[in-house]
Amino acid sequence: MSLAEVLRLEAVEAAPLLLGHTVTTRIDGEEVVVVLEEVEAYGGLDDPASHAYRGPTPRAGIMFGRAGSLYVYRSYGIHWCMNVVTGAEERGGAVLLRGGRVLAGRDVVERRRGRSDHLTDGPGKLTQALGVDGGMNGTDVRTGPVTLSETAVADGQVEATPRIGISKAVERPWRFVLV
DNA sequence: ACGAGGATGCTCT
DNA sequence: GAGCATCCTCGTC
Repeated sequence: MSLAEVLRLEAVEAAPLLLGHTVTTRIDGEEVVVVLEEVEAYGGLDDPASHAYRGPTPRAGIMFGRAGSLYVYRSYGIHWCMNVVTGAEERGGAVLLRGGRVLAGRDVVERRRGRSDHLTDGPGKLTQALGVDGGMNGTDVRTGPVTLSETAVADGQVEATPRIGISKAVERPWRFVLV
């Protein structure tokens, strides 16, 4: 399935299909490529755990925007987390990119992370590794500076588990990992 | 491997 | 003013 087709789906359907796709950034000539291995789906007005639950607020309004938009927000005052908006605009929803494996630019990632282990195994770590911050909020994953591969470059078994770090709708198995 | 605790700033009530 | 879609360090097993 093409990226455009995946982005048209609701977050819960799109999330597992984004696994195996790559995320690429090229910042100041430094390219980093990561294969997605962990994502989570967040819905709209029907998902109490979602930032979009209360409708298009100033922060989460972008979740009701065009599919393919990047939604970057600050987490716990310190970290950045990145999502890809999917589905119909009026529904609201996005896929949180939580983790993956570094395919290219490992030296850049180690420098940005300040360490050589646990480089991209968490949403805050992933954005730091890729050099993503709030300035990229609202950009489109088809034009950059953050781009997704057209198709998956890795495959494997998809497992669904409850989402991490939330306190509402904890029972929904909307976290997807590639094993 | 796992758990506790602190850092930190923004969003929405 | 409460509550976070987190990460790191340091302790214990």
